[in-house]
Amino acid sequence: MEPNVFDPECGSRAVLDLVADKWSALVLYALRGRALRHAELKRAIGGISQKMLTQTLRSLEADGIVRRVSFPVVPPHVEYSLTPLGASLSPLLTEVCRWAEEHLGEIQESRDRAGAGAAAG
Amino acid sequence: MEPNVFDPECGSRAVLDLVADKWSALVLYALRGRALRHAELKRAIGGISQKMLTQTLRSLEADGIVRRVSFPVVPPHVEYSLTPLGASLSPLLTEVCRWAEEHLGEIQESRDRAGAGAAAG
DNA sequence: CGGCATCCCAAGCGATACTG
DNA sequence: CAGTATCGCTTGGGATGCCG
Repeated sequence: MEPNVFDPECGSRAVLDLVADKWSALVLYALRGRALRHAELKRAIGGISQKMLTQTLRSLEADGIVRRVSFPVVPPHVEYSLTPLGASLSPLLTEVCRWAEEHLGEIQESRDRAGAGAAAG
Repeated sequence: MEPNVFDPECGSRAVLDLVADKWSALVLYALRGRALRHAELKRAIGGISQKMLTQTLRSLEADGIVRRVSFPVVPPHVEYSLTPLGASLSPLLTEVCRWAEEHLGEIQESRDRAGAGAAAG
């Protein structure tokens, strides 16, 4: 019995939901190849709130995709980095982010056409 | 000025949100290489409601990723397929779905450890 | 069969205040 | 700096009913 994302009962669906998260892809994109601190991540990812960043990081951490390292100093110093598992996923999501950047123009044209059609109709 | 998904003002962020949608990846995965009817899609994607399927398809259609072809017959016959743009995105999301299926085991182990740790602590 | 409109509960998420 | 807890608005999304 193979895992199957089309089966809502299959755990892989939950994995997909994780990836489909609004912020996960950006966090993994940002962590590509380097560790970042909480505040650095927040600055890197425009528009994310502190709450959502923490929440996303916790979720990714629980899934073994992100590793959290806390240095016992004052002021607190916490670093986040990709685990090997996360490193295997990151390139895929990076590709998706890149695709979004590359095909932005075509999509905006489509949206304009759709909007114009709706307005005209 | 390059499109940049880290910029919340940049349109590519909206594109990413589209991709990050809970159902989009599954729809694009299901439409790989063939056209499907509304009911076929609904059957293929376990757990999706009629409302969400329509909503997802409309969104993908507006963005030029999915093409909708309606045959004027009774009973109605509507087919959905990938546009060239959609075909360029589909492999990326298929990879993500595959990754979810392949690494399900590792992630469940991580979750169990995290759960056990939380329960023990 | 395909799909839109409505209702309504639940989850998402930002803002804020507080802790170490 | 990093993180938790709470509140309240906003959105998501299922269920249902009606129409071509």
